Amino acid sequence: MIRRITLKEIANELNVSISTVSKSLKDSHEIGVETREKIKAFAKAHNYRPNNIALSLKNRKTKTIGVIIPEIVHHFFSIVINSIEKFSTENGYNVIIAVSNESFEKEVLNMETLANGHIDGIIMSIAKETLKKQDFHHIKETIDLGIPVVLFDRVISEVKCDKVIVNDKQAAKEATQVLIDDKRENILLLTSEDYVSVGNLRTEGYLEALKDNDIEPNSNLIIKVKDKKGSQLEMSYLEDELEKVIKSHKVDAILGVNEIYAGSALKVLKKNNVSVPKEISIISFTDGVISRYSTPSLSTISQHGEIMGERSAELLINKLTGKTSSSEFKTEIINCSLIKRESS
Amino acid sequence: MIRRITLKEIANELNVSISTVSKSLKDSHEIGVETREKIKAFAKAHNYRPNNIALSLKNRKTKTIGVIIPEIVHHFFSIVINSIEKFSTENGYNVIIAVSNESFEKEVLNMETLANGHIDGIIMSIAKETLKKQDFHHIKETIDLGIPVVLFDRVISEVKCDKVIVNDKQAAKEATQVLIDDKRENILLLTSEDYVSVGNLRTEGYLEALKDNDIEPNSNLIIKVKDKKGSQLEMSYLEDELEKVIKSHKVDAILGVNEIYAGSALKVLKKNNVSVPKEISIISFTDGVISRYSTPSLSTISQHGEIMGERSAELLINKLTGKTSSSEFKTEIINCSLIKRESS
DNA sequence: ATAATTAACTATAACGTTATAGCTAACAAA
DNA sequence: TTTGTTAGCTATAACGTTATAGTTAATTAT
Repeated sequence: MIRRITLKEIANELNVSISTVSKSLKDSHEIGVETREKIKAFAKAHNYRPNNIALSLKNRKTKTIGVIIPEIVHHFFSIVINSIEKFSTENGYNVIIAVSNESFEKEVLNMETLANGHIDGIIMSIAKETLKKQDFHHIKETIDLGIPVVLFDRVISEVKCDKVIVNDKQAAKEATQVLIDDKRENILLLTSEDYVSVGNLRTEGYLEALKDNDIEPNSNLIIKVKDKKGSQLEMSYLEDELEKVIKSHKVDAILGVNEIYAGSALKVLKKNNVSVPKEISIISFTDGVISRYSTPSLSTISQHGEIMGERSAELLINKLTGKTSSSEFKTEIINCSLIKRESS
Repeated sequence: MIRRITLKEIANELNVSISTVSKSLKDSHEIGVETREKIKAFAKAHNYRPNNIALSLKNRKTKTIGVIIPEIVHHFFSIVINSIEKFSTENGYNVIIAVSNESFEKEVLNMETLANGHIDGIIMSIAKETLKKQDFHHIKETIDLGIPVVLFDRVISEVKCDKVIVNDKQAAKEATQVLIDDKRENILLLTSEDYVSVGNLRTEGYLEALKDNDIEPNSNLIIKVKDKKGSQLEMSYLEDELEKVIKSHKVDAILGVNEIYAGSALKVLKKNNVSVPKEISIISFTDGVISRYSTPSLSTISQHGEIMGERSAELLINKLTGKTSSSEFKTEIINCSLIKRESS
């Protein structure tokens, strides 16, 4: 085992002061060329690397970004993280990941750990339970400590910070319009419970499109999938409900607020020998792997997770490097795009 | 903005020494009860939190684990990360993520950054390019610096450290046997290029099963999918090759070394009106989301990513806390299990 | 009465850096 | 000659913490 050499050790070896070593390695002109070169050579030979923790303490900067997400085994979130990691690394920042698992308590804990620790700023998407509780004290406190926060996707208006969102409402409206233009008038909406901001916005867009086309919304055609601990239960709820509805009502299209809902719906339809897209066409949010590999492949609304991740990281790093004022906040809106595949 | 209060500030406010404050907060009996309580109350009122960076510097421990993986938008790896994060958090460790993107250069860079920085140990799965190059100097150097490393899934024998792997060969053999027992004798293997250790082991298992059943292996029935930058190309290569083979050879089963290969194969078969599993049955490694949502759903071999992640984190943390000797290394083998679904 | 013990606290060094100010010797300017 | 300047280096403090080794003053033992 070879311990990393320190400035002090180099100084002792070469009989100079620590300052001289430090300055030499920074190529300071305060130090004579000869000494400087000798020290640089010695440092190189011994593979000197500055101790980043000492630097962090001194500079009060860790060059690390904390990311708190509800789930990691999730196509959209993993894309966002990937993109955050990419942009951050390119700009000299590391990324610490924390997972809230949709739990308020865990989110608060994560936030505290991060805020006390080795990070300069936080990028997060809020847990469902937190949205339900409407308790955002942890986020506010972190911001009060001078730690910049960027919220993405699931955001709230209660907190003043940078945000990156998707034009959910508009995208849902447009997708609904596409279905209507295809002469589908009995569009079933598979959405989440009300407190999930994005689900809500998507529902609004759906309703608005119906209204614009003078179609009376039918509450029987709106299934709000109940969260359950363990997605197994959640899915069987969806499947049961959906089966009931398609048997009792005329349905000629489905709009899903995410890929899992749509994928499950597709399974139900197949089981009931409903042909897709002939009898029922499907469009879904989240352009993930399910959509591409199902048969028929699903038409989706891509939320461009890569762009969201990159923008979030950029907004945060701009704050951290002082490029943007610490008191002015931006909300960036990413435009979704509809990716047409076989299901519509 | 409320800056975090420090021991020094508390000491000044209460006219005691920094030592007294530090000791009081640790409830040391060296300090009188009255002073101690006063200081504790004051610290609590001002929401004192120790500066973890200062602690890291002092203790030479960061309580952070670095994870280097080839990809993050990947079912298996995201499950492993999730599980590492879970176990680590429960044991008081944070997790820094770095993505190599299957690139040697990026992996080396990641390793150096982590090794210089805020981590106590590293968990990693080796990039394909690194496996191809057979250059593991970065891993060895990190270990030489006294930073424990745990390798998972894609491991190598050249490096002495803890490892967590799956019984790839055995699992492939068993899956092949299942197909043979089902009277399938013309089993096509969809595998990766030779340098990917797991692909190789799975191929070996496949061949061994054939041998055990006196079936002559047919090299035309082994498709080694070429890596391409950008999986789009990779998949179209697979699709073209597979289409050629099923048109020119009798094939009654497919064994895929991962879910994406199997999912793509399924698409090809459907396009060619081959019924699954009647004419061709499929078993695939990676029990991910594609397998569950495709039609027919795919029988898979689960590598139990949660267990791999947990074991890796446990091995590492045991090293970090000195529970296990720093010079003895273990290789844990996780048993895969076959999950039967509709495709076989 | 004096030494020994103890309670209650403080000072210092150290973890590894860097920025600031300070020092010394050599040389130039007046 | 005396002062000023500069080159080239060193000492110190600071970032926030803790462990170790002091330092008092009061109490107890002899």
